[in-house]
Amino acid sequence: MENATIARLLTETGDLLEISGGDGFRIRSYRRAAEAAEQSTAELAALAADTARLLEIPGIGKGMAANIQAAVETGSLPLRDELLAKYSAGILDLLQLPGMGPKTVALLWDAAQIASIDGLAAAIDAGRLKGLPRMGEKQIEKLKKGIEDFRKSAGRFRIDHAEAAAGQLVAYLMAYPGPGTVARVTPAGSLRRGRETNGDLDLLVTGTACEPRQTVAMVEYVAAYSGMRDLIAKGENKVSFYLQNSLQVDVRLLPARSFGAALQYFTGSKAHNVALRQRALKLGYTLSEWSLARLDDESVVAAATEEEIYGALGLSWIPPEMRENLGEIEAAILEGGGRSRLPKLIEVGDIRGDVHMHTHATDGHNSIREMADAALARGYGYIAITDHSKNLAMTNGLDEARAVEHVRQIRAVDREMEGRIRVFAGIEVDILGDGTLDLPDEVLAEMDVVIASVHTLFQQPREEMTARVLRAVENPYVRVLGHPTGRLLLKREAFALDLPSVLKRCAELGVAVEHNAAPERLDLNERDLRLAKELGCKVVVNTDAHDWRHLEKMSFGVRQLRRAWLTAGEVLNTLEADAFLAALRKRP
DNA sequence: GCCGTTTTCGGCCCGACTGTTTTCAGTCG
Repeated sequence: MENATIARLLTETGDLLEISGGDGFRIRSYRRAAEAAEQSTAELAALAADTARLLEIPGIGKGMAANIQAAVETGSLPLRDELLAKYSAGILDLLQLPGMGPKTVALLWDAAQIASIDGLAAAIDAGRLKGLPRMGEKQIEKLKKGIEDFRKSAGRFRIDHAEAAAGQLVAYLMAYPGPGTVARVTPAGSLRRGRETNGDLDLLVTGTACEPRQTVAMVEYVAAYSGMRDLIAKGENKVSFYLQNSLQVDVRLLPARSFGAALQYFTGSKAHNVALRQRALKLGYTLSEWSLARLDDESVVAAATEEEIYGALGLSWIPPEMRENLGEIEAAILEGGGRSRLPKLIEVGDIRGDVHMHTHATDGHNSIREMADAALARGYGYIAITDHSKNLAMTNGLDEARAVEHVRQIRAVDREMEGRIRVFAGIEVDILGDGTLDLPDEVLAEMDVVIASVHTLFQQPREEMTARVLRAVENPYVRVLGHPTGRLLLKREAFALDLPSVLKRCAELGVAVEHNAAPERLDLNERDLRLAKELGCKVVVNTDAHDWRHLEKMSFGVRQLRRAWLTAGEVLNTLEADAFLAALRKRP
């Protein structure tokens, strides 16, 4: 059992406890234990037998150790099962609706036995919510909208969740003991294209175990995967199933000679494939998931690799992130000298620094030094420490005095690192409701990197929000606009904002716009990134790490930049430290 | 339910907003 699964069980128990009106501090200890499980570098399932080792983890006491042991042994927690039996499994979904907390869920249950999204929708339609305490017209409208959004996002999974599931499956498939061998397992579909969310997972497998009429044993092996919840279908060369979290997976077994054609076909997108097949027809070929073949005599022209297929169609190989039929096929046409107009997309290896991260001074988990060491280990030349400002009380945000003291500490760590990595002093300053900033200019003047972000009052009308953000970026010390639209994937829509006007102004002022690489944000989204590129905005890509382990999430952000066709030259933090600072400060 | 003790009980992060009130409960970050 994964640490993440244990964490989910603990969190759900905490939520259920809260709905049932349990003690607040007891609830918090479930959440703390969940966080500890999530953050732990040790595999808890392997540790479970050793109670003493579990007790060493802060936040894990006798009760939580027993819970973890029960989770590993039975797949659930007794208290969770007991509470779920009292309500229903769907009750946890209700908490996902905005404005819906445990008290309201409890109210809906007590007053109307509502225990699922569907039940709530039915109750609203039947007018059964009218007259309940705190259920005015506005509240009911808000719930309706929430249900609509929930249903829209149902069945989608964030890229980091899909990738984690794919990683486990790839490891399992690569460990196939025979008969025959597995040479390669490749995720295809929207995950390979780097889309921010995925509806399902396509895994392509090849090797001698996947040759025609050899697949029986391999199919059985796939069908025995322990992370499976329900088997959907089991054929000669395809197994489909649902994982525990309801993510649908298709595993396809393919002979090596047609692997490239299959990879191309199952990577999509549909629109890209349609356009590619049209091009094939025009050139006298037909393209299928099995091969690129001549129309006249059906002889195979290319099939084993994608490069051969694109090449035979007079195209250079197209990076999967670009395959959306947004002009990439035209740009890939090979001209004289075997070159095409495809841009050379940015890669993770181009990133030289990460300039948005938090430490335990506010809501991060690590010290300045620990973040610097982790960034150094990634090969970065610099980072900026950008903790929250005081308006975010819950994060213990920095006031004037603490911010200045924090700068002093950051400078001290910078000296300690002796040039192996530069540690810039920064702040993620809150943009207040009226567009003023949460700290005075004298304090901001101490910083190398000032990121301004909206964290409150998401409901402001569009004009007000636009004026607010425009006012903030006018501040001469602000050099980066942080997560510009405030969205949380599958959870919260972007706030209302005239983004084109904001981006235009940022370009004029030389204020960089952030692409926040945290996979729950990926903000700006790919379409807005294309707009930022068109408008000539400076772009920085940051992880917003709250833990040194989050620094690796840079890859999720870089994939969105690639989907927007950005090159290394268009992203500021591909520059070395001094050049980065100079470019950040430069005004047009 | 965890933790740290002045060792077995008391403390554990909080400020602002919203929609519903008619003085505040619930949610959010």
